[in-house]
Amino acid sequence: MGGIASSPIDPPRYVRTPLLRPRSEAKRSRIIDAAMQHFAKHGYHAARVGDIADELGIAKGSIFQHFGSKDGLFFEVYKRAVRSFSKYLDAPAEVRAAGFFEVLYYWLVRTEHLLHEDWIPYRISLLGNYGTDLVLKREINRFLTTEDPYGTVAFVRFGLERGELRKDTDVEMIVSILDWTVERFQDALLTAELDPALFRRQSQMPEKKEARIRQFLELLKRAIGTGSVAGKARPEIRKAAPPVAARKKAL
Amino acid sequence: MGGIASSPIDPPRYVRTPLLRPRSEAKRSRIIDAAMQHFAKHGYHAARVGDIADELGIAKGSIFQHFGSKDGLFFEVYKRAVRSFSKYLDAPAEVRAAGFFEVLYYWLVRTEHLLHEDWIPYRISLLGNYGTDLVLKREINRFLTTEDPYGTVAFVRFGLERGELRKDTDVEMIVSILDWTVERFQDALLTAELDPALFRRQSQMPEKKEARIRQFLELLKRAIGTGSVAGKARPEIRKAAPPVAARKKAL
DNA sequence: ATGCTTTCGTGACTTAGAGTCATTCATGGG
DNA sequence: CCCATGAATGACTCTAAGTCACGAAAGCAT
Repeated sequence: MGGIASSPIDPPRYVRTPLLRPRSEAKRSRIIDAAMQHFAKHGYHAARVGDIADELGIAKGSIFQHFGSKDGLFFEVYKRAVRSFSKYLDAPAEVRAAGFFEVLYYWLVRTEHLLHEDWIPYRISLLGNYGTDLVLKREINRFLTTEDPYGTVAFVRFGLERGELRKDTDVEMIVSILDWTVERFQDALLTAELDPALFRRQSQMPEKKEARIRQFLELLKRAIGTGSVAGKARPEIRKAAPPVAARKKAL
Repeated sequence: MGGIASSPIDPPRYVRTPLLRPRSEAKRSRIIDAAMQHFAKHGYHAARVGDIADELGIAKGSIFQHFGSKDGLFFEVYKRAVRSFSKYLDAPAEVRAAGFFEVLYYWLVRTEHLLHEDWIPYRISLLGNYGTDLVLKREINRFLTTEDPYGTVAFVRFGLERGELRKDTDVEMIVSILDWTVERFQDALLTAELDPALFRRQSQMPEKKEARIRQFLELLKRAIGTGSVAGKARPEIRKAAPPVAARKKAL
């Protein structure tokens, strides 16, 4: 019985201090920004709190005053990073109109562009997901489930309402599967650290990637989709990649 | 362009020293054992190299001599832990005979028992997957793909040969999907840290878990399976859980 | 055995960096 | 103008990883 779960439910760590701070929010914010750069650039361990303070021209103690610990600081950084991402349903209206799987396709094709435009928050989320500590990880998961920053739940409901997702599978199950696979698929698409041999040898071949994305979607469709195509009839998932149009970044 | 991937392919870190050591392997081994206990009990960061040395009655320097760094030590611990797990096809012959999805079912139902019998290596793998550092994580992934310690590739081939898995999807894709989802499903089943709301409120209800496992398998079956039931005809995935028979642990 | 070489073990030492705290400073409300 | 409260400071502590010069032991010849 000992071991795994230290206690059934333990109190939330890293609570964002008493929640009320009039104008020094500004400073907090500056610290978070600087810290995000450092964490992204050097990773969690190699990033030094002292350096962050130096860069801002403030005392190290000040950072600890605001965030309590390095972990606490990172947690705030993580939240900001993740909140800066688009939600599924932020896809353009015409894409949404084309249905659930088109929206998914839309985002998968764009992950790479979005990343290269702005790799810092992505890197932070990677660190939060894999590169810090299990204790922090628990906190992060709590955050992810309560806040649902990618809007997965709403997205799944959208798919259900359109009759594109099967109603005989629990919503939570669909959400989890979607979260897990999309997250890892994107990670594999993007990073050397996590590439599980799926894209290892062919990272230079965009059309191969395209094919992978298509295949991945077909698979997901079988897993959680109904057979039916919703809304305006479409033969199948789409034959060719659309020209990368209007890629404005949300938020 | 800067950032994410520090370099295309960098030299393997944590190489296991020149590969030849006559009899001090014994000591190495003792250290790894002790370290496994400590890492499992306290987590990566809270485990102290000094403590491990103390427990063994040796000098701390000695550990560094053998493993170079704390990371290096952990990597060895991780490898040992993961290698101690059963491979998919280690399931009993009669289960194998019943087919791919029966094997999967077999292991999912048992994860909990296996864990409680012997939670230490499981905890280590959790730490390796989520709780250390991205640099180490990369090394770990290299290991996982080259060594395939769960025998996923062989298992998928097994499913393909039996005609239970679709041949129109790349093998790597199937392997990846399987690895990702099963890993996370198990994690969710077992740990508070990673539970993505799937089992959160109902961890005390075994029959609910059962239902989840069943649902998860149906979903996977649709995703990567052919419709056909291989071998001896079976109506569907199975109506009731078999009594937990012969649960001998492999390796 | 006796040297000679190579590996192993040691523990005192260095170093880095997180976290603390008594004191000083700012600021806004009366 | 003055005091109370919160913010900022930087010198300090402390912990734990990592180093290294030296001594001990273990091969391995002759």
